[in-house]
Amino acid sequence: MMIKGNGVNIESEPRRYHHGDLRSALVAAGLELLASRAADEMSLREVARAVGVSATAVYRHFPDKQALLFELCEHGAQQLCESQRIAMAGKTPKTALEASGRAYILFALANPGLYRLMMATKPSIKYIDAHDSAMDNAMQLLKDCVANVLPTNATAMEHEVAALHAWSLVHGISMLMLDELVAPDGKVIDALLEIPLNFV
Amino acid sequence: MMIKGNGVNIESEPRRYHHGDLRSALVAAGLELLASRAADEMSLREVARAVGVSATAVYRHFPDKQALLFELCEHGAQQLCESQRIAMAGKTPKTALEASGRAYILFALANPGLYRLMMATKPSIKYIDAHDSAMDNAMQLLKDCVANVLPTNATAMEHEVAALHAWSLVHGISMLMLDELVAPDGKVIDALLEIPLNFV
DNA sequence: CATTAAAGTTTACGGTGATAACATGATGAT
DNA sequence: ATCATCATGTTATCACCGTAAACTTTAATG
Repeated sequence: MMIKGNGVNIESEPRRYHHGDLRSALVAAGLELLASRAADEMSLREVARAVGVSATAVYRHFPDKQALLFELCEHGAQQLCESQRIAMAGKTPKTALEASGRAYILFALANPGLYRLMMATKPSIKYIDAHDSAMDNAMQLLKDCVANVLPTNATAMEHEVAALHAWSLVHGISMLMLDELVAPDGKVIDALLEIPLNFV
Repeated sequence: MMIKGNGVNIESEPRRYHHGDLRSALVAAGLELLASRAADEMSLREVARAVGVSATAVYRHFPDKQALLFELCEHGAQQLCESQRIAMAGKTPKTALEASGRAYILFALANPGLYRLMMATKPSIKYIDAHDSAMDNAMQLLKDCVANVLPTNATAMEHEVAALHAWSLVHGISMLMLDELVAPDGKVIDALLEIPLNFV
């Protein structure tokens, strides 16, 4: 690649007709906007503006708004998955469950718009080709995590209920705190995270 | 009131300039629409159309859309409260807690749009004059319910955590089922409702 | 009755998601 | 090298939304 003119290589050409990688730029801008807005308060035009492109350019890469949002969901699911995996690394089954629960809640609190989009939005967004999506990975991770603390002779129903208990608890408290119905408080979160373990 | 003309008293005058009780008609129409749409998919114009009135007539009774939605929230909170109270009537503390939890979840599943509006919507809607609102009643009901099954020497922190556990559980499972991340299943709900009791 | 205020109406504005028709320029065959 | 093609941009437009302003109708009051 040539260094132009004054040697500064900041890629400051005022505008190029073709963006280069608009698709991922839109996704990045979308994720950024989701940090401050809810998904339904974020307009496509706003995303396009953030990237410096016309409003309808988005439609060259996504059939509609939901398609872009779905893409953001997948990114979120991957992030969530990774956070949990990191938190669990090298822990015993019990402490791993607690750690992944904490990571789950902290992810939700740190990414309000994204988490709400992933979890608390009409299913139209979620179940377009939802198999092989990263969402399923996150759920499988939870189930495995829970399975590891159950006795080996536990029934399938017991597995199901235990997993659902854990998920309901972390999802419930996350949503209550995101919606400001409950004040975020680390101590309370810790106390809640111990409950599934006591019960098992 | 006079019976007119043919004796049919159906109030079928084609149109009157003044509606008579537009405010409550709007609330009723809003509640009805919430049965099939989410709150942000329900437009003010749609509500006005349902009542047969011009779009801007709404603004004679509510300063903006959120104000109408807030009114709907209050109706929902009252209904929820009443459902729980009925379910608890004449039960022992333990069975009362379980019954009110079941009533809570069933209310959520039966009123998706309304429940989501009440609980899973940005706080702007909820905390306008939220004291003396019916929402607080519902929460207090839960806390009392939980307090009744705790040992008398339980600390304030234990009360808080136990109440939050119960709320997180029923809210979490309600939302997961509303968002179709978990299939509604009475057996599973029953199993989950026993957990707070086992723990206590 | 005449006046006034409450409760409706029409009109209008800026913002939105989406479609259609047009413009540009990167790519590959000649 | 030139040129056609076509993906990737653009502008123009539509219907709908929330909301504000100005006008109209009707009920209520002195």
